Parts: sequence; structure tokens; C-alpha cells
Amino acid sequence: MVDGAKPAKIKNIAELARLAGVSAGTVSRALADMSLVNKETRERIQALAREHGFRPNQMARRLRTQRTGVIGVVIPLGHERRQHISDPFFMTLFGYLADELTESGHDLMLSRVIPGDDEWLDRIVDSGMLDGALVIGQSNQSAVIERVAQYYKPLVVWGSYREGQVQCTVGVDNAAGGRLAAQRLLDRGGRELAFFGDTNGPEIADRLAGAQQAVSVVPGATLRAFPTHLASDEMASQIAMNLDEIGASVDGIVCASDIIAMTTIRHLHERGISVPDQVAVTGFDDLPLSQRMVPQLTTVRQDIAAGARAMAEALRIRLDGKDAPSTVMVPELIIRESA
Amino acid sequence: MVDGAKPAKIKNIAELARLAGVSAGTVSRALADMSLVNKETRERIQALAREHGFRPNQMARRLRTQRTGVIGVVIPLGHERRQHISDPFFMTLFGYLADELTESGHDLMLSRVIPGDDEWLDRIVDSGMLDGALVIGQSNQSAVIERVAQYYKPLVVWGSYREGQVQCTVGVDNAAGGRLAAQRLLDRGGRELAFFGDTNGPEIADRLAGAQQAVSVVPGATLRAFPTHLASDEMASQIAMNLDEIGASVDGIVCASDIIAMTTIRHLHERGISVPDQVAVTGFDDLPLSQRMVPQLTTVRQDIAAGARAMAEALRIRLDGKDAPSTVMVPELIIRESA
DNA sequence: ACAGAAATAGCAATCGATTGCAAAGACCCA
DNA sequence: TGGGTCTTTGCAATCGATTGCTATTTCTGT
Repeated sequence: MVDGAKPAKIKNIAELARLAGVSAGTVSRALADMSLVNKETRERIQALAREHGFRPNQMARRLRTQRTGVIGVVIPLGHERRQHISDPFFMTLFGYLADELTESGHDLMLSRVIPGDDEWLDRIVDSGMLDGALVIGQSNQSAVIERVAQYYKPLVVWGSYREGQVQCTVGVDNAAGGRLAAQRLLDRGGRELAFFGDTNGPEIADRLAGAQQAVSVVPGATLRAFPTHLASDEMASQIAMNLDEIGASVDGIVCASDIIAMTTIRHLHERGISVPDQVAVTGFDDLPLSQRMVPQLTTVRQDIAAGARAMAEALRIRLDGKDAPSTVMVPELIIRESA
Repeated sequence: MVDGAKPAKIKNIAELARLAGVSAGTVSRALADMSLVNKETRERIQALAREHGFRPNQMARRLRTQRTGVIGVVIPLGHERRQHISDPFFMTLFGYLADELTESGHDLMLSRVIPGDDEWLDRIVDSGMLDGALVIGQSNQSAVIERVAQYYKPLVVWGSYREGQVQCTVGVDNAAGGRLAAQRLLDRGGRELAFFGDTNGPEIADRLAGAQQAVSVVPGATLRAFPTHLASDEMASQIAMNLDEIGASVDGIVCASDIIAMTTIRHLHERGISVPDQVAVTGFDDLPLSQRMVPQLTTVRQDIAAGARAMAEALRIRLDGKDAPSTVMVPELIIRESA
């Protein structure tokens, strides 16, 4: 015992009350620092509580007040079997969200979900444990999310915006981002392009659509899409397969994430293909590592911090029962070395 | 309404009971699928609950049962001002922990703490919100953790093991790891070594100590330590400064993490210094990215998945009130291209 | 057909903090 | 001195689910 003497274990307000010679109600008010109780009594009780290291039971408080102070952060892993969570993009976003929300006195509860049925989100929001929920990434679960959003207000989703949707989304304009990336490759003179990414979710699908759109207006330019998992062990071998299939026929690759781009560049390096001279490669996200690698990555930037702020702000509004609109952020092309 | 008809909002067990024509107790037991209630009644009640989308309030359940099912994951940011959380190592560990613990029916609550006083951990474990807590990284808070560990059993810490400690730690033998890295550089013929890392926490300090030990037995070999922050924006500029100060006098660098190594290699590349020919570089962690970069990283592997398993296992034992010993894992040198 | 065991269901206390309302005492001014 | 206001505290209901105990039926075997 360093600071000596935790005199006795007080386990609830009633005991503290007896010790202080007052009623439980008074203790409760004193601990909440309400001016309703005499300043002296208040301070005496607070001192006593501190001395005994007593802290009121949060479960009871939350049951009574009907507020939990907990925000659920949900990562649906619909089309990704494993370890989506280790995707640096999601983790960085998660970190910023933690910053924002702990600042406003909320706790974060993480749920990783592998949707087995259509009820996974209902289970989470109806659990009675949460004041609100943030869904990170729509995966292939947009329909479920949309249904829940119709009856559960304090829900904000990171993902693509669709005309007419009920859910409140925050995200970058993925189509515009895809367009920027492809355009960059075209501008450098590339004509035979490839796209690496898993288009099962709307976000990546939009990126591909944007890229296709850019390609379609340039005569003679083509774009082939190769399904490529995100942030899993499969990714590396899939990329290798893709490159084998492509051979030397491609001069530019639009990657759906920085991680995919990084892995792709690594594999090109192994095959003795130089980046960007023989094949140019673009990423997506602009993670910190994209400027730390060799070569530095030309990529489409999503402002993750701003996104987290927008999500937190929308959630705060919705916690108050008001409506908050979706946010579509404008992507920015960051030109470095790889394209 | 896609699946049509959430007939009415049932908000507690009593209402459902009235609807089913039984008592609240019976409903509670039925929902818990206890054989104590007649199979027919049970199924009827379950069907009714499903139909109305009713789920019992977790706060009430937890208050009554005195079990929350929530494990706190705490990341103390004692000597790192910001964004420690985005460190891929911690995040990967966090991901595996999520796997392990959700499997055994626990939820994870994340707390990032910037220790302002000596009570931060007490506040967390006494909140009454948690069944147990995992501390990821000791930072410079070992003393606080040790004090809390004396009265709070279900606590497991990722970090360095110290003889005689009360806290239950899981972690790699950092000194051995540092020794391995330095030894590799020495074996390659390096004699003027440098160490990049922030030695305020015991983990990195141990790695440095191990490296020093390896160097000390080789005549003519030297090791200089340079303080280098982890996973913050400062890191890059600090590394640049370190390299400027070093000049051409160093032929091997022991980095305290893969991220530091990656950034270091990037800066060496910019200065036209080849890795590993002119300067060899080792990392620490063996993150997935270490084999995806150019050049691939020679690094000291920590088996993160195994670590997470060990932490979860120790916690489970401690949740049952029994004692679980610390785990010290053996680090492994993974030789790739950078050293 | 009846004692005793087994299967069901209900009653009511309990977890611990919060809070509206009432009560008691202090104080003020005419 | 007496009516009225202000402070301060206590009382008891409440949040919603769980569970030990009891009460009522329904079997079972003889």
C-alpha cells in the first residue's frame, strides 16, 4: 500500500450514508455536487468518499437515469472473413472517434460483427446498453443498416451516400475519388488500367465506377477489375495472381486502398517491374504510411480526422433527437512518387 | 418497413408478461431458456418476444446479476501525447483481443487515458462497469498499475515482466528481443550501432538494455541511444534529426518498432544511403507490413495472436477469482532484407 | 384412490443510485 | 409573536430484470 490505508470497502451509497450519518439521497446529491445540499455536508461527504475510494455503481445509475453514456462502434464484416479490424484505415478512424467521443464524456464499446442473419444490428441497438451507435463501413449490409436507421435515430454510418437513403452517412465521395485516381493514371499516358479491390460493398464499388467513368471518356483506354480482398492474408496471394494474369499488358493500377497499393508495389518490385515507370500505382486513403514507404504513394486522400469529427457531431445532434444530414466529403489527389 | 410490422413497442418484461398472460418471472426464465418453464409456454413467449422485437434491458440485468460482461481495454498514454492508439501494433493486439473475448461472450470497452493523476486506473476499475480490465502497454505508469493490481484481481497487462511484481503481465522478453536485434547487426559486421526509441516505458527500455548487453561483449562495438517517439508526427522529424546527427558514422540501427524502422529506412533512402549495404536496420514487432515493404524488414517477431490468447486466458482465470501467472514469450528474429 | 414426488408458475425481495415530494428547522420582517 | 420564505434533509417510489421460495397442479407407483 503506497498511499496507505484504504480504510474499509464501502460498497454502496447506503453504507457511505450510514457512515456519514445522513440519508442515501443526500449522499447521492452530495456526490453529484448539487447545491441543494449544504456546502459543508457536501464537502464532508465527498471527502469521506475519496478517503474510502468509493465510486457509485454505474449500472445502477444508468438503469435509473436511462442513459448509459456508451456509444457502440460497430464494424460489420459482411464480406471480409477475418481481421478487417486490423485495417489501418478503420483503426485510424476508430482512434479519432475515440478522441472525439471521450471528449464529450462518452465511452466506446466495440462490436465486431460477422452478420449471420439480418438481426445483428437490431441486437446491438436494442441491447439497452447504448445511447447511440456508429457503424464503420457498410460492407454488404446496407439494406440491414437502412432498415434499422428507420426506427433508430442515434445511428451514424461511415460509408457511401445514396440518394434517398434514410441512414445518416459520413464519407468521402468515392466515385469522385476513383475518378481522380484513374484520371491521374490516364494523364500520365496510361491506357491499359487495372482495378484491385473488393466491390461487394458500395464504397469500393463506387470507387470502381468512378474509375470506369474516367476511363470511358478516353478513346482506347480500358480498365479491368480484379477482385482483391482487403487487409487479409488472402490479399497478398490474390494480388500475386492478379499480376500473373495481367502480365505486361497493364501500365496503371488503381488500388482500392493504400494497403493494397503497398502490397501491389511490393509484388511488382519482386517481378522486377519498376514503379512508376513501367506500371504506375495509386492508393486510396492517404494513411501515414503512404509517405513513409519507398516509393511514396500517390493516393486519394480521405480526411479521416474530419470524418471522425463529422460523425461525432452528427451523432451528438441525433442523440438530442434532432435530425442530422449526411456528409459527403471531397476527396483530394495527393501526388507523390508511385504515379 | 421491409419485413413489415413491428406490431407494438414492448419496453419491458412486465409488458410482455401481461401480453403473454404470465408473470414477469416466467418471462424472464423463458427468455433465458430455462427448463424450469414448460416447453410450450417457453416457446410461445420466445416467439412473442421475437415478434415484437423485444430484448431485455441489459442495464437492469447487469445490475441484478452483478456481472456486466464488459471488459475494459485501457491504453495509457503516459509519455505519448497523442494518437498512440493508431500504432498498428496496439491495434492489431486489440483486434485479436476482440476476437478472443467476444468469443467468450464479453464486450470490449475502450478507454484511452492520458494519466493526469494517479487515480486514472482506479476510476476505471471502480466504475462498476467492468468485469475486468486489460491494460495495453505500461507506458510510464507501472507504479500505478502495480498499486491497483494489489487490490483488483481481474487485471492483465501487456508489457514487461519484472521480478516480484504483483501485476499479471503478458509480453515478450524485450531484453532478449533487443539482444537478438543487436546481435544480428553485430553478426553482419556492424560496430557503430544506434538505437531509435522512447525509453520512458519499461518495454522499450528493456529492448535497449538487451541491445546494450549484446554490444558490450563485442570489443570495439558501440551503441548510442536516440530518443524517438512512437507513432506520432514527431517521429518522422526526430528520425531525420537523429540521422543528421549520426551522419555516416553508423552502420546499424536497432529500431524499437517496425514503424520506426520503416520511417528510418524511408529517410535513409532519401539521403541516398542504401539499406542494408551501408546501414542495416532492424525492426521490432513483425507487423504484416514488414514483409510488404521494400526492402522487407528484418525484425524481432512478437506473436501478437498468441499474446492476445494468453491475455484472454489469464483474464478468464482471474475472473474466476483464481490466480494466473505472468507469461513471458520468447521473441524470434525474422531475417529478411533490411539487415 | 392416495401419499409423495415432480413439474410449473407466481410472489416478492433484491441489485444500487436517483429524484419528486414532503417535512423540519432556520430565518426574516412586520 | 406569528405567518411566510428559504435551506436542508429524509422518505419512498422508481428504473427493469433476476431468483429463492412457495403454492398449485400433475404425475407415479402401489
